[in-house]
Amino acid sequence: MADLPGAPPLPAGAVSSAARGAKREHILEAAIRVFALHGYHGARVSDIAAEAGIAYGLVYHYFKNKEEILRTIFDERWNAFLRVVEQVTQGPGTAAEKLHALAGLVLYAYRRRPDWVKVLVFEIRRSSRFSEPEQIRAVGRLFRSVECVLRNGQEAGELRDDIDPQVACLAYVGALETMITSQVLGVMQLPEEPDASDDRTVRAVVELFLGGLRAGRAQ
Amino acid sequence: MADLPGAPPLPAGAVSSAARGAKREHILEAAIRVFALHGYHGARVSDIAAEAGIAYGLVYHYFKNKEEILRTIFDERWNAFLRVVEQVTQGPGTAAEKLHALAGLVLYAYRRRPDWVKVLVFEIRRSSRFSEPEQIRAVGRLFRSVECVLRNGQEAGELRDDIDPQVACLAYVGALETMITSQVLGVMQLPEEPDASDDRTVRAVVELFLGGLRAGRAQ
Amino acid sequence: MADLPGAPPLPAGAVSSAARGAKREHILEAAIRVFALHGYHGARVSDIAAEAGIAYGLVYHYFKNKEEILRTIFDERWNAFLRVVEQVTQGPGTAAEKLHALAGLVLYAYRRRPDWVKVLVFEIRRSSRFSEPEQIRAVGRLFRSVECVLRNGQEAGELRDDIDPQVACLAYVGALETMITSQVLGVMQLPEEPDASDDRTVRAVVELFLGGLRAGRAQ
Amino acid sequence: MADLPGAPPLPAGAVSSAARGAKREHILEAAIRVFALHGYHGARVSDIAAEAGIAYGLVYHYFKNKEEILRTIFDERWNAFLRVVEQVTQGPGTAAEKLHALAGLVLYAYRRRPDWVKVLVFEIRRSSRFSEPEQIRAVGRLFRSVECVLRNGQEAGELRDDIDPQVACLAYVGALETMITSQVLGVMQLPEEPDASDDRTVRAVVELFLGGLRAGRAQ
DNA sequence: CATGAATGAGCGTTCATTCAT
DNA sequence: GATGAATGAACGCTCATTCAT
Repeated sequence: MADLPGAPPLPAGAVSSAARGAKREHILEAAIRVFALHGYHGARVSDIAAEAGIAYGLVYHYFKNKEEILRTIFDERWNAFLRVVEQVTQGPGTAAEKLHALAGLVLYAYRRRPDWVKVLVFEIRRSSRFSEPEQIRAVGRLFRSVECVLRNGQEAGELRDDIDPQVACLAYVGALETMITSQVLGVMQLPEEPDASDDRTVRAVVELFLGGLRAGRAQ
Repeated sequence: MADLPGAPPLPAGAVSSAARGAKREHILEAAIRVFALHGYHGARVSDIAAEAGIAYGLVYHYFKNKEEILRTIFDERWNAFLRVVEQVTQGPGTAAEKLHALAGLVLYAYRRRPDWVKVLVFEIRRSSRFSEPEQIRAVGRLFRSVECVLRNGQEAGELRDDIDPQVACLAYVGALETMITSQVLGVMQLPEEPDASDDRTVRAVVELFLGGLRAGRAQ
Repeated sequence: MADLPGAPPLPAGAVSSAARGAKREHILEAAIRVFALHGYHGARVSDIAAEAGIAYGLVYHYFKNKEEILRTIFDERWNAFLRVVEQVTQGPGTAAEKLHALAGLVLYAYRRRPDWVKVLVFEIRRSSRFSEPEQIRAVGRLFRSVECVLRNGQEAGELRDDIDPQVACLAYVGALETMITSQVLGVMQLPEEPDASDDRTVRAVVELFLGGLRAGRAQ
Repeated sequence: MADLPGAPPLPAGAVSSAARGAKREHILEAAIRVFALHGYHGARVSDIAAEAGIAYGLVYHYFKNKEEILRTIFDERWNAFLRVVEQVTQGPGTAAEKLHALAGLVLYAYRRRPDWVKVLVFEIRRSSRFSEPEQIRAVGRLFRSVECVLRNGQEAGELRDDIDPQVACLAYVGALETMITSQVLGVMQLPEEPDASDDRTVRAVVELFLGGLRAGRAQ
């Protein structure tokens, strides 16, 4: 996710020994592709190794076991994603602008890196291992970020304050996640958007959440 | 799901030979509990049998294999759920009332049968077999139902018609699903509601979607 | 094999209680068909019951277990066959006539009751349980019968006496068995014979064994 | 079967990577012993592994499954046997000499490698998979070889031409197979022969088939 | 670093057999 | 007698993980 817009460079030291780090990264990317294709349980360590073009024993030089691969993907990718999110939510701008940016971030990420998103959303958030407190907390950080945007918007008088920001942030994140999910599964086809900056879906979601569905208003 | 509000009775013949049907149902309920606890992959057939209090060989008298158990749960429970949903969406009432009823249905179902909901939301949608067209279509039916409510509301002039009903229905369903998910995972604690008829969360979600978040409106 | 030519009636008492005996026989015949089709190991008790049109639990009222079914088939059918064989070998006639009759018996039996022959030749003689002394002895009786024919022919000056009758009887029985086997497997197609009394194959085999292959003789 | 008389060396490359090939061969030989002892169905994969002195999981590194082990034994051993057979049948010599050599080959093979012969004759020809066309054809090759010897003998005027060579070849092969079978099962005890080159049984069989049993001839 | 042979716990599934009705 | 639900031992196979080279 380093190449997502606005992603800060990884902190020095996260990658020690250029070569080792490169190979490790190579395995992770192979694992993401395989997890996205077959799911965590359906992916064999040998599949990952084959996808990475290495002997499967070598995987164990870089990762303790299969689960650590998944956890590493989550840690690195999710945290990178969170950093971008927090850059947006803690930056300048109105709540509306931030909600817009968030929606763009999420939908754009899926367009750019569908495998990453599939793994983060399907394999990790829905995996049984996800119940681990550390991962719960990591996801909580996303909700907290969005909640914070909403709460600040309320305090600034920009957003109405009679709606529980917790409920609203869950709704917003859930809405975005389902946009992605429906694309992944092909349940519903949203219009293809060649360019995220001109993303009608993003604008529709934001306007939906800001303006509401009720008719008879200044739109 | 026969006991969810408004669930129509199962058609006669759905259960052949009362005793056999009862035992089959017994195994399904045990499977739901085990799947909810350990996940589909983490559940052993012997766990299901133990939970049902029978020899595990007997499971194979009632189901071809482990996967058929999951598929049966999906078929029966999801379709029962859909029937209730469609009763609501195709019945009388304004779009607002129907959205309210839908939210109540979803959140109430989780409160009443958390295991069922966990399995339907987590285990089936996650399972690799979920990609099968039949199951995709079954989920699509839910979206179609909600979309229909929105479209009718727009045509009746009740809802604004400048928001794509497809996007809105994805958002609505996703919002509700995430309410549940966050409860399941404990990511965020919504207030405990002792009684679904007085469900502040339901009202918050509906008002969020109808009225929007933007301030400075007649609320 | 009661209906093979010359088969003596079963001794009274072999079938007790007409009804019970009939059902038992019915199961045996079903078992023969199933064993012939799928082999002993590939045949399930439930297959046999289904073929017989009864509940599979009932099989155990008539037979101790699956193996006893096979053993019973062997005992009854093989002994019936042996009785016919011994009728021939111990009856009047030259050795040549008896060899001819034996060949006809074997090849005709396969034409009439291929399933019986398949089971006797493939499933029993080749089953690992066949090593049991009792069954070895039963098969030995066949060899002994043929050996006796040959030995008597030698003593009568009808057959040359410089060939070990043991070797010759093995060769003769083996030749006949392979005729059958090649038919069953379709390895080699012998000409279809509509009528056993005019069986060129039988005559060829007999002439082969009596006259030998060497050329330059009065034929 | 490489060590049977006249067996040609395996083509280079048949064994890739000396070590891997050796271990594979080691498993095959263990499997032959176990199959010969318990039969294919009675042999557990773990028995084979134990006999080979390896972990049973390793069996699956070398063979797809249990059946592939049997098929491999058949493919390799039977084809090696056929090569020797065809060397004899297509080489120089009279038909009588070739029939003699064939009998020696078969009976000697059993003396040398009883387990191989047991598996080839009992486990493979008996197995349900044996019906597969490929295996039928492989067995057909043996018959064809013998048939060819007989036909050539007839054309050369060495053998009488009024006996169908197909019938005669079935009889000859069947006779030899039954010699073996009776030895395996102990139905009949042929005299122990310390040395195949002086094999009275071989000479008896050949003289039986060439000279016939009828008395009163120049012998 | 790199390889892939080796290990063995674990699980799904089959099916002969028993037994309550 | 007749049924088929119930039992559970047995076994094939997978695959994460280790380790010698």
